[in-house]
Amino acid sequence: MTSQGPWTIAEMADDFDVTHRALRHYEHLGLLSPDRVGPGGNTRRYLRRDRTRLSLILRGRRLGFPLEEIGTIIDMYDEQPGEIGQLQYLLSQIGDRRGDLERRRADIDKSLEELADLEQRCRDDLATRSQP
Amino acid sequence: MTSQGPWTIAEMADDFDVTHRALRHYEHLGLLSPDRVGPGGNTRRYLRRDRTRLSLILRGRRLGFPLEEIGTIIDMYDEQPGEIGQLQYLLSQIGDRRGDLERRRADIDKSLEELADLEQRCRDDLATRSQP
DNA sequence: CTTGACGTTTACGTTAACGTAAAGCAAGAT
DNA sequence: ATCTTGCTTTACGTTAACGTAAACGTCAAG
Repeated sequence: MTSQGPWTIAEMADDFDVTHRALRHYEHLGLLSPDRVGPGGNTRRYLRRDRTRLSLILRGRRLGFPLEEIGTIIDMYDEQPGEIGQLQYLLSQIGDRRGDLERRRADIDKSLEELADLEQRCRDDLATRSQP
Repeated sequence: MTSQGPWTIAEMADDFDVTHRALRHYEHLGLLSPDRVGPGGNTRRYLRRDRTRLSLILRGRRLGFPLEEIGTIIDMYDEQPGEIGQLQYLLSQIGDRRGDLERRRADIDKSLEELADLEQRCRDDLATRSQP
């Protein structure tokens, strides 16, 4: 194992390439909740679960999801089993999310196709231009 | 054919489910450029190419790209062949874009996998709960 | 003991992508 | 002739996701 933690805010910022400000912001929105240590208990200490969550946050951000939505999504993952109703609700949420992601992937695939077309035209154009 | 246009701003807004404001905003950013008609030439008239561009804009937006970046992307599509240097630059841009899109798709696929896992756990949980 | 390095909170500033009036022109309907 | 509908511009307001500055605590090192 590389390191089992805990980690300071600086180490987190370094490892994940985000700013301190961003980490505090995510915490402010309830996406992270590192515990506190030191005198006055005002120094953040990040544990493994915080790192797991941060990975999910950043991936969600890369995909363009709003942070609030990211919050509800990753909360699905470490939710207590709860009642049956809750489980079924969770399943429906999962369905929604999958729908969204699949639509996005379709968009991406279409974009990639079009890029391939464009690239082909460029290469053809270059060829015609080299041997006229 | 359904309709060959031209279209008014209201029809555009209707067909693509965006607001007038958004259409004007995209135009302000140079993403659209409908021509003008009427007395004073102040009434927008949208043609087919505007619709093509708008589709691309909206898809880019769904994927979370900033509008400005969307502009440079869709400008790649109807660029004049230009010099060889331009063509090579365009090809490199295409490479960049493809890289970005492929990273995104990887993120999406990972998310979908995790959702599948979560769903499986939910279903198992439901089963255990029904026949204890 | 004071200087840095690192942490904290509070709070105003910034950018993107529009929303939302406000105020006005033009043309068909009543 | 006015009313409604649809279009226009101008301009201030809003939300998200932080940036950035101010002002302060704390601990190890010089």
